[in-house]
Amino acid sequence: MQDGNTIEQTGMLRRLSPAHFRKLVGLCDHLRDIPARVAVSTAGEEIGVSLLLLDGLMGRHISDRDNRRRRLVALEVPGDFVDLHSMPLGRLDHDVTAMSDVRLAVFKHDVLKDLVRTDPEMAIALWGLTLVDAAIHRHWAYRVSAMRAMERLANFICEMEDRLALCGRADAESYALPLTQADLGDASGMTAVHVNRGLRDLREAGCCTISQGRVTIHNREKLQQIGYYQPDFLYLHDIPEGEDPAAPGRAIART
Amino acid sequence: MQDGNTIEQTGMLRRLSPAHFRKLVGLCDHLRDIPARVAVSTAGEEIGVSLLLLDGLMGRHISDRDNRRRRLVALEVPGDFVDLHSMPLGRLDHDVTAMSDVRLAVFKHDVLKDLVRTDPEMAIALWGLTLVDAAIHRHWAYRVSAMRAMERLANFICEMEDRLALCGRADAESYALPLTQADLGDASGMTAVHVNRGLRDLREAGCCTISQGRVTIHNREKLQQIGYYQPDFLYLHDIPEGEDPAAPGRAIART
DNA sequence: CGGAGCGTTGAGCAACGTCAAAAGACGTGG
DNA sequence: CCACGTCTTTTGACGTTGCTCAACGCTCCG
Repeated sequence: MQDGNTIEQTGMLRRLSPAHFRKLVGLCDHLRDIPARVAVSTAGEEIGVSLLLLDGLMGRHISDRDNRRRRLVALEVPGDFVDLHSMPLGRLDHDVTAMSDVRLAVFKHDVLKDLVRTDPEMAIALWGLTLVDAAIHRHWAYRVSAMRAMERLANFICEMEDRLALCGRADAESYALPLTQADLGDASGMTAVHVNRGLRDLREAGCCTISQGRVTIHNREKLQQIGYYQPDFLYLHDIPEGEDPAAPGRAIART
Repeated sequence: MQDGNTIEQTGMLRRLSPAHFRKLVGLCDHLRDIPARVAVSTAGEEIGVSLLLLDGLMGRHISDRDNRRRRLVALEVPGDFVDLHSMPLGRLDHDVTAMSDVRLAVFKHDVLKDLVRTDPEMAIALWGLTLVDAAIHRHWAYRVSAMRAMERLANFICEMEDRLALCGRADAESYALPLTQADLGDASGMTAVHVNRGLRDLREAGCCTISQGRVTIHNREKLQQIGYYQPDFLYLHDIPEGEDPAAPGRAIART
């Protein structure tokens, strides 16, 4: 977990201007810690707050009505606004769950609504955050629809590296990814057993290893090639230059 | 094609208040007709206008760098703002193509930006449109990741019926869907050959037929059951009641 | 020490892709 | 009007991918 209680401008939050960021942070109602595997909200229920992820991983799941065939449709990293979209929408079409121990900054919808009503530039900036989110959704739909098992895994590992590096959670050749192989299957549209075989293939190809919740990348070029990885969907060019204080020495790929 | 040049408040546009709708329509720069299969914009290029679809179908495609493995990641129906998200983002991560002959209303980004800067409520309303869009993306990711071929097709057919009915393009048991089986495969993550077999299965199960660009539904309950269809992701409850003038006598399922 | 969750591997099977062929639909030019 | 080429739909045969079921070892934790 992160030290201290300050909210740092990292990850997706770097898309906001420093002034917008400070203004937003000032409106945080409180911080909240949630243990791994706990659901924060459920599809369909009324929601009154939005959550900014400060540390850990959160997931968004869709299931059928019997709670079978549960799938990850999004995975949030620190700096992501997990359910900002619940503010205009009021309720959600998916569940929100802590995938690891997480720390959250809680924002009341009333306060956020006041903010966007009085500060149109801020509204556009926050809107933009949800639009990058949508681009990531499209990427997930494409990945699952157009790629094979090993390719999907490679692509997913590349995506998570870029996004975690952007928020200072990745070093030069490894990063923490506290997910089980069943989680990876939920995210990649395959069974845990087949995830296991896919990861073995990637390992034997000399690309990367996953062990004890940590991804180690041995051959990034080959991994990106196998996963047909092109990070355009992350709109990294829109992020101001400058070292992320939490990520010394790790450059973000800019295609 | 639609008669006349008026822009009617139908489909997703019904989420806007009548006042917001009228204000928006007044800002339309011009109308534009585009023939089937023509690309309107390409991934990565700078975009200066957003397009509101008035009639026909438009698709959003992602491909890999060799233009192979092209997939549909979204399909727009009349009343949808095809690329409203290009206004805050500036460029897109996907192509935009006319799937049929289409009529579009063109809005300049400069004008839209002025609008959202001076009218926060309008900004929130337009933001909301892109959020429903994102919910549909999640649904597509879920469908392709959690369902089998026949189920995906059934689910897709149900989705299109609801969305086309909402904009008055569906009658009681059939609607026009000018897509080839290859298109359906692009949208559902399978080959055209397998689409053909899946449609045959649905036909032989007495659910629906697709012929000459028209879907006819013979047993909606069974179709929805096979496709595990639950239209929550469309947020239909947020749409004001009242007969759509273009859709007399066709009720929208409200779960 | 025992149980639960996770990772790993094997064997067999179902779903889906690939390749190929043929027939129908449709527009174009003669 | 017909002949032609092209695109689409349809079907068969066969190969591959990924799922299912099962078993076993490992680690963690009560």
